[in-house]
Amino acid sequence: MTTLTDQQLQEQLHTLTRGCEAMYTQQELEHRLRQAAAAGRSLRVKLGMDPTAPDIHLGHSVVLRKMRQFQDLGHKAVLIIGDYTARVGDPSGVNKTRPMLSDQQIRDNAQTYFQQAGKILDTSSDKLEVRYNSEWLAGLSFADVLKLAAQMTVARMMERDTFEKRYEAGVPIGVHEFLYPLMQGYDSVCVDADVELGGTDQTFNNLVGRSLQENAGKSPQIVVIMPILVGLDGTEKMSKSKGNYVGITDAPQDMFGKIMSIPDSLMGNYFTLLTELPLAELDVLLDPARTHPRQAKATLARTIVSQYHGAEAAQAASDEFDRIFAQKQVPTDMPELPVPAEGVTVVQLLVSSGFAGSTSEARRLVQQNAVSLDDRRLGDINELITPDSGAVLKVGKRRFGKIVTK
RNA sequence: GGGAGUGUGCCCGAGUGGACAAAGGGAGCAGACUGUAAAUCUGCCGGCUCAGCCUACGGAGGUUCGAAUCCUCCCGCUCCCA
Repeated sequence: MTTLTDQQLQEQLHTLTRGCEAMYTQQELEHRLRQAAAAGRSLRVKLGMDPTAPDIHLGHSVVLRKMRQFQDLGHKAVLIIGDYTARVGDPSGVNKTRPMLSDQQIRDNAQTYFQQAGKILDTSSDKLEVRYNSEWLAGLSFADVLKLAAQMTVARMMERDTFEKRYEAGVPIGVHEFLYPLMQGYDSVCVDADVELGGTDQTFNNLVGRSLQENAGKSPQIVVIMPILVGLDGTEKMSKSKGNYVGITDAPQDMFGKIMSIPDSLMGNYFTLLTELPLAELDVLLDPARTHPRQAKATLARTIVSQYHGAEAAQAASDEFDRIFAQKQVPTDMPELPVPAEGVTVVQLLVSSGFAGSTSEARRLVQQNAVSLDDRRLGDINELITPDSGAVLKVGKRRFGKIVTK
């Protein structure tokens, strides 16, 4: 049907390779794109999703955004929900056993996932296909599984970095863990994936998919590997459990603030992986001689926030941020802290408002001069706070609350 | 089935009878500095009715004036042999 001109092809590749950690292989992708265009069909781009972690953060968004780029170029996203895997309870990676999930939980999680992923993906039915892998995995017989397992050798399995390291370190590896890559690879066979997306931790699994497809007489999928996004701390990967994440459902203000707190060294990374800004523009933004780093970071934050909340909300968040941190004013919007007419001690208030997790912590905060009421430092843990109108309680640098009568 | 190890606070990790709420590091929190950056310095970092008390070193018992440390049983994990 439509043939891609060389220029179009180059543009597409330019978009698709942005931020990529690795591609197996780019030549194949190039070829497949051309072939598909000629045949008038779109590529089937597969992404597996783990229905145990329904809270999507910017880390997940890296791969989802790549998926979106494929969609925008006319290709079809094939989302695989690993319900079968989740039902078994996949303990891979860490040596903690994950809880088994009920069908209901899996459905709920998947629901949440779609709601959130829908902020990034094109969810129109011609651009998105959703499949549960129990569809084909649940019906496999033991003999089928053996046939599958026979396509892999122990040596090949041990090539996988995490297995090799764990084996050498004496960390247990469950035999079933060898089966997960096969399951995932089999998914690719069953959905006829042209491309599979994944983070670097999925490299091995995705490559197994290639082998299985070949053995099944199909053309092997192209594997597109995205880097793992580093979290707010600048060192560890972004994850919910480490608390160094930005959730895509975070409020604009929170999102903005969190992004402003990343180390400068992370900016380039975030710009490439989380925005569409042209690379040439990034050169200017990331050169301290031409752009003050704080300015660059604010641009980054605004750009990201507007993706999820719109430009207006992003600007508002930016303005509010300046008001609070540059001009040291109080936020326009803050939680109300009800205080009874007879008053409460600071410590009680800190605990009841959730600003401190325990009485001890509240005491410490006061003793460390972290608490102030309308700019007056509170140094006495027994200080009585009465609801005089509109007083603002500030805890640390970024937590505010307005005192109101109960 | 047999043998050898091992299990400490959010994580890593020291501690083998008293001075242990437990060294050290990391993470986190707070203060100073700043751009809610980095680096640096300082303090905190189980709980409480907070100069005191309570709970804690896989679990349950025991020895002892006193146990994370010794004994018994149990549980988990690892390695080696079969």
